[in-house]
Amino acid sequence: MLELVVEQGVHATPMSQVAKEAGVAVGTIYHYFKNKEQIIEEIYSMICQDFGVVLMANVPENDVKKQFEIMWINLYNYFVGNPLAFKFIEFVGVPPIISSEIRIKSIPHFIHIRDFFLASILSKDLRDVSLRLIMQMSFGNVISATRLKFKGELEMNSKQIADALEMSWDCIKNPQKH
Amino acid sequence: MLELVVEQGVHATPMSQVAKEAGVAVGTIYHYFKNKEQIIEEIYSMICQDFGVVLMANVPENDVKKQFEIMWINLYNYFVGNPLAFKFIEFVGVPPIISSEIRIKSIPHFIHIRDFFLASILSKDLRDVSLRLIMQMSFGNVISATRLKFKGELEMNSKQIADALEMSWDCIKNPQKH
Amino acid sequence: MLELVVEQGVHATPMSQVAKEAGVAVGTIYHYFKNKEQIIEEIYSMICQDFGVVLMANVPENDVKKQFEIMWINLYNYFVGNPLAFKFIEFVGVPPIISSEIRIKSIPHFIHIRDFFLASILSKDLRDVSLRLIMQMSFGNVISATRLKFKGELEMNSKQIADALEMSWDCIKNPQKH
Amino acid sequence: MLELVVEQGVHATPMSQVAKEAGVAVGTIYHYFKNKEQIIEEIYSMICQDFGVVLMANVPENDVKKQFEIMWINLYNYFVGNPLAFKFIEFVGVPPIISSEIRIKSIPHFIHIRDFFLASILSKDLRDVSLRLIMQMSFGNVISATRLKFKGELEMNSKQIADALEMSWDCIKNPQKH
DNA sequence: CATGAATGAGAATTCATTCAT
DNA sequence: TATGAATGAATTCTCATTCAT
Repeated sequence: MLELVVEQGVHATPMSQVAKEAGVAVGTIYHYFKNKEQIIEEIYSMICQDFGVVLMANVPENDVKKQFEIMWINLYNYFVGNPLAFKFIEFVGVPPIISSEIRIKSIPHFIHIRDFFLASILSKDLRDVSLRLIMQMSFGNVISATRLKFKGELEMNSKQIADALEMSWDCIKNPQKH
Repeated sequence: MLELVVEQGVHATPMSQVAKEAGVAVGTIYHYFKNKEQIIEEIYSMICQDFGVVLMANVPENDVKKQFEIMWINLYNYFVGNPLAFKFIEFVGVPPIISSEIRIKSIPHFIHIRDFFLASILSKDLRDVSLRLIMQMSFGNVISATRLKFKGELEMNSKQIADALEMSWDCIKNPQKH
Repeated sequence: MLELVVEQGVHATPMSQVAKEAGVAVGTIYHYFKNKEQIIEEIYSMICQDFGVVLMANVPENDVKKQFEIMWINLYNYFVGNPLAFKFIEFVGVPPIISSEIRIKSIPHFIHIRDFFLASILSKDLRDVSLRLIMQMSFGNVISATRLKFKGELEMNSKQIADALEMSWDCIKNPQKH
Repeated sequence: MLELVVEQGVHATPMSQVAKEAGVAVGTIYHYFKNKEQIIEEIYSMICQDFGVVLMANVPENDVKKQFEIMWINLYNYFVGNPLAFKFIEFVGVPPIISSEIRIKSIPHFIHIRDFFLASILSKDLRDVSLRLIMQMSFGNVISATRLKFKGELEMNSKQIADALEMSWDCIKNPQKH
C-alpha cells in the first residue's frame, strides 16, 4: 500500500515512486485512479471506514464507562497497529489536502460512534455538553496518546495507557453521576 | 506575512508568489533566507516563541487551577486571534515538513510552561502521571476546542468555552486532591 | 466513421476514444489496422476514391463548359453533403500528416478528371497553360467556395454558387475561344 | 524562429526541441509565453500582420488591374520567400488549432486589402459579387499557385506565374468592363 | 477473432534556486 | 543590496501499442 505518502508527505511523493513501490507502471495506476488526488481520497475513505468498524469491535452493552474504554483502546490499538493510518490522518487528512466534500462523504462511517455518545449524554453518564465537543475531545485525546508513542516521547506501557485512558474518561464523564 | 503558506499549503505556494506578496523580487528573499525550508522554519520558530510569551501572560500565583485556566484561555485566544498561526501549526508544523531538529530548537520557549506543569504534579495538584502526557493532553484539548470553532462545528460561546475548559481541567487535575 | 478525427484533430484523438466510438476494444482495431497512421491513410484513400466517382457523375458529353460546371457542382455538393470529408481534406490531408507516398497511391482515382482537363486544353476550350495549374486552380476554387459556406461567411445561395462557378470557369476557360 | 512547428506539425514538436533550437532552456520559454498554444497564436498573428504590410507594398494608384497584380505578386513572393509562413498558414492556421477568437483579432491587419476589393467592386472594375467571395477566391488562387511550387509540381517560371496571375484576374474582373 | 489491462516513453508545465547586472 | 531572467530537473499525466486470456 501507499506508505510512501505517509512516509514522505503527499507532495513529496512522485507518482513514479508510487508506481515502482506498487510494482506496476505509472500508466497502470491511471487505469484505476483518475489522478493523484483520487488516490489520496480513496485512502482517506478506506481509513475512515476502518474507524467505524474497528472502534465498535467487542464493545460490551450497558456499562458506558466500559464501552468508552473499549472504544478508546480499540482506536489506540488500531493506530499503533497501523502507524500509516495514523500518520495519514495526521498529515494528510487535513485541509487543504482533503476537500470538505470528501470529508462529508465519510460521515456515515461514524454514525454508530455518534449514537453511542449521544445516548450516553442523554443518560447522564457523560457531561451535559455539546455532542461535538465530547467527540472531538475524546478523539483528540487518543490522538495525543498515540502521538506521544510515535514521537518516542513516551513508551506508553500499560500504566501510561491506563493513565491516558483515565484522563480521557474524567474529561468527558458526568462528574455528578460518577 | 506569509498567510499564503497557510492558505494554500507549503508545497502549493511558489516562491514567486511569496515574493510578489512581499513586494520584493525573488532574488531578494534569498539574501535573507537560505532556502524555502528556512522560511517555514523561521515562521515556525516565531509562532513557538509567541506561545511561550502569550501563554504566561497574566498568570496569577499560587492557585494551580486558576493558573491553568488562564493559560488555557490565553492559548485559545491566541489561536482565535491568530487563525493563521493556528492553521500553520496544524497543517505545517508537523513532520515531515518540520524537521525534528528545528522542533528541538523551539523547546526553550516552552520552559516556563514545562516548569508550571512539573511543579503542579509535584505539589499533587495535578495527576501523578508523566509530565509529557499531561502537557500533550492539555495542548491537544486546546487544539480540539479551537478546531471546533474554526471548522464551524461549534460557535464556542462562553458556556461552551467554560465546558471545554472544565473538561480539560478534570482531565489533568489530581482527583484525590480536588 | 471517424468524425472524431475531423472534430478534434488527429493528434487530439486518442485511439481509446476511437475504439469506444466504434463500439469495439482498442485491441480489435489493431487487428484491422497496423497503426494509427494507417487508419488516417485509409480514410484519406476512401475520400479520394469518392472524389473520382462523384465528380464524374452525370457529366454530359461534348460541351466542355457544361462538363466543367457539372463536375464543379458535383464536388461542391459532395463537400456540402459530407462536411467531414471536407474538413478531413482541409485539416488532415496535408503534409506532414499524410505522406507523399500515400498521396501518390491516390492518383489513379483522379485519372478521369485528369483526362478531361488534358483533352479540354488540347481542344483549346481551356487556356493553354500547365495542366497541373488548371487542375489546382479549379480544385482550389471549389475549396474556396466550400470554405465560405462552412465558415458561415456566406450563405451560398444559388446566385452565389452561380457566381463562384462563373468565376471558376472564367479562370480556366480559353478567352480566345469563349 | 520556430520553423520546427512548420517542419513537423504543431503536435509533433515538443517544447524541449523548440527550446533547444532556440538555444534556451524550456523554463525560459515559459517566461515569455503562457503555454504552447500562445506561441502558436503569436506566430499566427505575426504572419497576419506581415500580410497586411507586405501586400500593399508598392501598390500603384488608379489602375485596378495593376493594383491587383502587384498585390498578387507581393503575396506570392512573400510566400516563396517565407516558406515557413506559407506552410504555417497551410498546416496550422486552420481550426481546430487556431481559435476563432484569435482569428478575429487578426482582422484589422486586412483592412486595407478589404478596402481595395470593396472599392473595386463599387467602381465596376471587379465582378458584382460578394466581397467575401472575391477575397477568398483571390487568396485561394495565390495559395494554389504557391502550393504547386512548393510541392514541386510546377517550376513556376515567369510564364507560369503570368498564367496564374492572368487566371486569377479573369476570375475576379468584371467581364463587362474589361 | 476479440478483449482491455498493462506498459512506459514522452509530453507540457512548474518552480526552487542561481547569478550577471 | 536588490533584481528578475534564466535554468533544467522533476512532476503529473497521456496514449499508441502489446499480449495474455
